[in-house]
Amino acid sequence: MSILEFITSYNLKEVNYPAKTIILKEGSKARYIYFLKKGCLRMWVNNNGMDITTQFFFEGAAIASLESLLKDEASDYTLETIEACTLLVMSKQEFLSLKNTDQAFKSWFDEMLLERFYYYSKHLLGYLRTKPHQRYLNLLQKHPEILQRIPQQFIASYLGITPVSLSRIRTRK
Amino acid sequence: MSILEFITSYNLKEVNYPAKTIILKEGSKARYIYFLKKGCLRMWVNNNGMDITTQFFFEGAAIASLESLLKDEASDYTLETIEACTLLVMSKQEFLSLKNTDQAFKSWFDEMLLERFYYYSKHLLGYLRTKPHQRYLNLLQKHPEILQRIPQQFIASYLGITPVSLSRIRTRK
DNA sequence: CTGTTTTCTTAACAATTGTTATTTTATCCC
DNA sequence: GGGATAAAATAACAATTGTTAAGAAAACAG
Repeated sequence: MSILEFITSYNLKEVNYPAKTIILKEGSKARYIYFLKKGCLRMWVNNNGMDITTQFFFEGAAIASLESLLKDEASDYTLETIEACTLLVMSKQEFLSLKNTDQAFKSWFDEMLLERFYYYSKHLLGYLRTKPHQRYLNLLQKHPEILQRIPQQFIASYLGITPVSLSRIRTRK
Repeated sequence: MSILEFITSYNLKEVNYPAKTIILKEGSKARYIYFLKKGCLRMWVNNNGMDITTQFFFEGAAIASLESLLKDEASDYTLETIEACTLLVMSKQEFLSLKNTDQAFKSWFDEMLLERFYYYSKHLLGYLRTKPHQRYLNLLQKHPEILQRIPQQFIASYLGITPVSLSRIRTRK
């Protein structure tokens, strides 16, 4: 069962945001966890005025700054829509309460955390193992949908390079 | 309470390994989780014959290829002692059983997984945010003990560069 | 549809890292 | 301690990426 079907039973409020809407700003604390029905978002950090995208989210994803939500710390990350999005919203209180009382929800969350852990671990490995050019080719092979759907500047920082360098790599391919 | 005190109550077997002992080999499945009493280890992956160190473990750490332990998959990583080590050994069965039945152990594990998640997330951010030279300076500032205790070749791959480049960076500092 | 703004491409040059090989230094083992 | 082995430093050159700037293409708004 997908998280979207699963989460239906919790009767969450649905919201719509246009493209380029910031739903969580770096430096503030997470008050919600979101479930993405339609659209896509990115998570990014500021780095000397330039932003660096660390993750993309597509339909079916659970979206939150987990550190901020779980540790009640200011988020290192900003969450921003790329396309217009339809989201289901769950408050932090409800989230924490469900995590403590609802066994099914707790299991879902543990699994989700583990999956994110794998994701980060693999993503990190990609940086250590391969050079930018190869990382681009790997992304092209494994997630061509990302390259189709996401503006190049975001992909560049996600790959750890500048937009100029990505453009060069693409022609060199 | 540290994990080492906590784990005492489980009466685990203690083992000693000399330096450069492989306790889990890439491609095989994890059968144990270890708790490090003394010494240090590294986790690494093979990359075209060169190894890349992804993590260091010091006294008090829980050591396992979590993906392999939890998903019963072949490990992507090798675990190898750097110094001579004293370890407490817990079998996979015991680990899984405790995780299901022992609330204190389950809580400890959830917390540990979360900490590792943060660790990976921060480590990845370091790659995206900074260049090799700066990563070296950051490591020097935040974890000077690593630079004192760990051979340079391992630190180089941990920083995502070659030993030659690290040597250059160090003199340039 | 058209003008504006943003994104992407291209180019030239600088800076950094990778590669290979050699030398120096440190470590290990008998 | 001394010879063997491994690790680190150094040097020269190649390859890649970063930086800056300018122009082309695409997206957006009225």
